[in-house]
Amino acid sequence: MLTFERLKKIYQFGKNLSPTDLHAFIKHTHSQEFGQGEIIFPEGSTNDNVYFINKGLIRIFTFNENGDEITFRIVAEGQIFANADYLFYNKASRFTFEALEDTKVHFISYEDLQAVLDRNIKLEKNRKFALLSLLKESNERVESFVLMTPEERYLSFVKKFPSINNRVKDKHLASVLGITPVSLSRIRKRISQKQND
Amino acid sequence: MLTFERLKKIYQFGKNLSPTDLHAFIKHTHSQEFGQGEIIFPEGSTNDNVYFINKGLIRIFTFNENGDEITFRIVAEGQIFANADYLFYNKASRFTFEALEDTKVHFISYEDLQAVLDRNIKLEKNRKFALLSLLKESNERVESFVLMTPEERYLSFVKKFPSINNRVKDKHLASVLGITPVSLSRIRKRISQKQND
DNA sequence: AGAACTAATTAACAAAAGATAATTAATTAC
DNA sequence: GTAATTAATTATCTTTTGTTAATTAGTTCT
Repeated sequence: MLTFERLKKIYQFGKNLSPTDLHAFIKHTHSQEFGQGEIIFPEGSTNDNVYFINKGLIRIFTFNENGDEITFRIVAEGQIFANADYLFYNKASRFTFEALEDTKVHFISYEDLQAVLDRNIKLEKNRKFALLSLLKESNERVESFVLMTPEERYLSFVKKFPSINNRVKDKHLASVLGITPVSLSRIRKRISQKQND
Repeated sequence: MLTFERLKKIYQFGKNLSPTDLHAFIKHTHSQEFGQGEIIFPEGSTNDNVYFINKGLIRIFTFNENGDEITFRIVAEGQIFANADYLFYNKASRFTFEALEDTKVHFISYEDLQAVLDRNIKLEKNRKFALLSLLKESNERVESFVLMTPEERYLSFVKKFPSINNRVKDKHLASVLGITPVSLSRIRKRISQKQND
């Protein structure tokens, strides 16, 4: 139960919730641990869970037409992820979800989530915090593509997520930034040259 | 009142709502019309309304460090927009909101929206449709940046919004796609050359 | 209709990015 | 600890984009 402390803080879950309300939710959730490199669910999956990362790091990736891996998103502790292809469009996942570190998640099936929230108005009212958190993150990413150069986007990403360089391979980070690993390497070089002026 | 028919369809507002519930919402909304070129609210604004476009088209733009206009988003009939800087972060808007066509909107202040939804559980439950719709749109845009080349992104945008070429200036479309107008012009040329093969 | 203004295209060049391969660094496996 | 593997950097070359300016096309205003 204690594992939801971070969730409460970040998504304001529990802000207006009594321990009873919170428990109504938590009792429908499950926990699971994945070792580094383990697949949480693969491309083609119709997994319908909504996951919350308690500890660890995952990446969501697919392959482009050349067969190269493209990492679409990296999700760390305190964040939510789900099979968007299935939950948004009722389609099989185009992406594979992989644990990059030993990762502990909490999850609830969308069906159960909906049922619990239908029964508890306080929980339903808290739903917006989770959705807004996802919307903010997504919107900030769109901004980084429209308003910034790749170099600025890289710097901004590192600033927002300082431990990224130790935790995520450059090639994965590169595709999250919409560039190639070679280009990321050159950007890093350019930045370090600027600092030596 | 009829003006909400589109909203009902698109956001499933009213799917589970009685006319009474719907009316509870609608009576707190206001309508407004903007002529082509009119500013809905400017950079620096703390406008806190949530807008629904009934008819017309708007663009959300700012200026980069060189003083060039950057159009961040184009919003057409059936879609929602709001002052994200203010509603998400309680900051003054970095963007100006301008009507690109004669535009009719419905809006409700966030305060009123929250109050109405607090009082009506059916409306609160419908909130997710609006938020999910925004999240889907934003997520699809991130995908278009991570998974596609600018050329593919352009083609995909036109496919999703076929009237765009008649309704939006290329220079505005270009920055929505994260490229310069010159580059968009070249992309169009390349595409038309391919078609002549 | 013509003038004035704005948008889109084209040209020319510089800068950055993609692709591929070679090299170096780092990690993993035995 | 060394070999094998994988990741990151560097090099080379091609393609694309950005920048600026000139030209052409299209709009708007009177």
